[in-house]
Amino acid sequence: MAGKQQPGAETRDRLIDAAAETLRTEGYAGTSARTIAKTAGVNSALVFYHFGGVDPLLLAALDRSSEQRMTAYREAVAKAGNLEELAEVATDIYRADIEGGHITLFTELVGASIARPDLREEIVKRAEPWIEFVEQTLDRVIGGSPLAKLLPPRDLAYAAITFYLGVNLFTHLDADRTRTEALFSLAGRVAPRAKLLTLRLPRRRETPS
Amino acid sequence: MAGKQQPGAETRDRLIDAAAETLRTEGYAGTSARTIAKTAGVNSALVFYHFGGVDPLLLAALDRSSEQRMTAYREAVAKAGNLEELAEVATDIYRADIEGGHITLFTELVGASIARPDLREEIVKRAEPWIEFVEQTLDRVIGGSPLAKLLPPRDLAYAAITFYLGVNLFTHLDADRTRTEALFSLAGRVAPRAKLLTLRLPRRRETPS
Amino acid sequence: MAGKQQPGAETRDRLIDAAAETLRTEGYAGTSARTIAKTAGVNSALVFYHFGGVDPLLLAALDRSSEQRMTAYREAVAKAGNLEELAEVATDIYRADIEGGHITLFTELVGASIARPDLREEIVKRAEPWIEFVEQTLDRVIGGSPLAKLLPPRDLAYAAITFYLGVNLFTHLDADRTRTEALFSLAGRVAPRAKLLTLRLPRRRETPS
Amino acid sequence: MAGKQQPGAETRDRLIDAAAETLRTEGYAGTSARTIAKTAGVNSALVFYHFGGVDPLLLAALDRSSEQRMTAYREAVAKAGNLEELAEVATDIYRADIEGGHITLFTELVGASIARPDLREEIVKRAEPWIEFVEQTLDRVIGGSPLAKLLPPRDLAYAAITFYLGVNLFTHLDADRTRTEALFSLAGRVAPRAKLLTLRLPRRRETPS
DNA sequence: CATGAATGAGGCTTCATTCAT
DNA sequence: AATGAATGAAGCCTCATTCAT
Repeated sequence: MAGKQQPGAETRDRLIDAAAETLRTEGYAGTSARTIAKTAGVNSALVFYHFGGVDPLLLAALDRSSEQRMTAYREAVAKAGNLEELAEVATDIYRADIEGGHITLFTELVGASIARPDLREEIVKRAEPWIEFVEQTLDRVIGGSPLAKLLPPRDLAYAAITFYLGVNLFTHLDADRTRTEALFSLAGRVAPRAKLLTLRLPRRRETPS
Repeated sequence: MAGKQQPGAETRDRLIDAAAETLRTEGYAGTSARTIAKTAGVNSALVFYHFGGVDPLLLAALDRSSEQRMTAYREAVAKAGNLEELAEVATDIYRADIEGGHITLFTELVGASIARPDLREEIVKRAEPWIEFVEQTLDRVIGGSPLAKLLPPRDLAYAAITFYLGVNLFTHLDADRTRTEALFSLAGRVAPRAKLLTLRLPRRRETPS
Repeated sequence: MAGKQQPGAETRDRLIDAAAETLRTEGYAGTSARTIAKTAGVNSALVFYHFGGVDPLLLAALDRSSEQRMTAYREAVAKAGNLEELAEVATDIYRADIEGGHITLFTELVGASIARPDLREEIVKRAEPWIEFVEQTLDRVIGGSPLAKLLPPRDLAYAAITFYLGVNLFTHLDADRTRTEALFSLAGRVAPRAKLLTLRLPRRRETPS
Repeated sequence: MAGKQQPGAETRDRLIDAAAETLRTEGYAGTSARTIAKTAGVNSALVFYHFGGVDPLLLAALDRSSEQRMTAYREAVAKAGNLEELAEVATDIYRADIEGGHITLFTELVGASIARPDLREEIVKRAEPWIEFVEQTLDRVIGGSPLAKLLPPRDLAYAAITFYLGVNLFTHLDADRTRTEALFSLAGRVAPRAKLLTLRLPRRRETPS
């Protein structure tokens, strides 16, 4: 059954894996055709032969990572029936993505896309499905509720993505993960209370002394 | 008193300005001693003479930017007496920092610090005062209130910084700023309602059908 | 009769055409197995399979072009009965060869042959028939006349070839062809007067003041 | 008096000399920053540091060669008082330029300029002074004479340049220079008779049988 | 304090060429 | 006959860095 896949596929595979690893550990500035190829154990010209350049290869690595995670996360998220549960699942996802370095792929490419219009365009394209995914999930969980009027799923999706990107950078400043965990814990405490936000606001006292 | 500053100060100045500009527009990967020096209109050897290397110069640029903003923001924030006002001021700050590219200095360096322990250490050191600043401000505004028990100022500071970093990357994915503005608007709607989070939570129905 | 030609013939054809085109538009330095194959729409390994290398393929392209033109020019030239008419036909030929890029094939290969003895040898071999052709034509037109004593057909053939090669390079310096046309016009005015060269030269005055 | 010239000047010198030599012996296709630098015995990065690229260096080499020759030829040509003497001087010049490889610099660059608009522009610019030079010389020697009406100096200048370019390529096809010498000899025989071309042409018989 | 020269390494990319299929 | 994969060399160019002036 397994058999031999078409030739070159393994090389492409190794390059994609090596690209992801290099981007994760060396950052965009430290990621070159040579460093990737060395990690993959292949000739660096193959980066151009198979992918046309370093950036396309990095995008391919991002794509592979995204596909795998999207599949897994769709499943994981399907079990969450309310915002509290969703926050828990999301926290697990964040943690896994940080640990696995998946977010780094994304943030490094976003950071690099400043000066590369081509790259930027591709990154933007690849961010869309994630925004959709988060929005749809939120819509399923809180759609129609009073909370959704205050916190529209689409806007919340923006917030989740923003936070997702930010938390990855934040972990770089947080060697022992203590602070990141504090963040997650905070979110876990707030989520079950979110619906309180929809209550009527008591009249506001003018400029409290 | 002022008189002529010490010799070389103007060159240092120009290099620092050029470094900030280059980092903002070209990203870390596109920032070299040469590109900075070209922008500054000076010889690239001066990057090493005055700063000892590219990274130290970039840190100097970050420092200058940080000092200026810290001063300005301390003042701006002092006027905010409650969370709602603070959210407004913060939104203005975020907007200004995005527009002025100040955050980009930070996020690019954080992104680059992955593979550079020396750089990372310096960045971590420079993030501390900002966390302190945000925490103290929050403590002044909500300290002692019930809200502060649910949302401790230090944790909220982490969240603010995380969001601060994330929103910059997010703007790269948001060419027309529509989504970023939606985010800010969401924050503006939620902030005045934050205290509702402290109310007693109605008993939760078991597994909603 | 016609039927299917031997297999691979079409590929060879396309490669030869593509080689000619590439050499014409990109010059020798810009002509590689890859660029040719891309133009031909075939795999670049076929350059080696069918021709053994780039240079042999280029020679094949030169050969095809030469054959076609030699045939056409033999016919065209047959109609010229005197030097004047021959000059006219030759002008048409030069013009056509410049326009069609045929000369460029030749000059680029001659220029490249400096450093490639193998190529040079082949080019020299391929120049011979043209020199013969020009010489024979001139011999037919002016052979036996007094003019042929002053201007031996073989020497004139050298001059024609020299001019032929030079005019192609000259057109590169002459974007609007104005100067090239001036050259042709000059030739047209001189040719009918060539026989005057055979008249007795009046005694020369010593060192004109 | 001689003293030390400014630093770097010697390196530039060596690079220019090496570029000329490499272009002469290896042709444009075989001329790279590396091959030039190796010949010069310097680091190949200096090609870019000093000249910005290979083509600019080659143009610098052409410029140096042109200057030297222009100076020498102005002097040599000044002694020629009539067309016959001029033809002799020109022949010497052609011979010297072929021997010294000076023309090759030019023809190789012209040949390469097909696919390089920037290079082409520069080459065209550098051809102008030579055309001017030849035209002025011819104007001095035959200007005002009847011959100049038939053979305008400017058109003759075009012809001379064309021939100049062509004869260089022709020598590549003429290993032992026999043919090239035959060409020069032909020119030497015709030049003194050129004025005969201005005589009245005997009436032409209609279609000679 | 500032410059320009210099180097060797390494960036991306294309090259000719071979080989298995 | 034709393809795609693969390699190592070499192409151009920029890098950080040092040094003499």
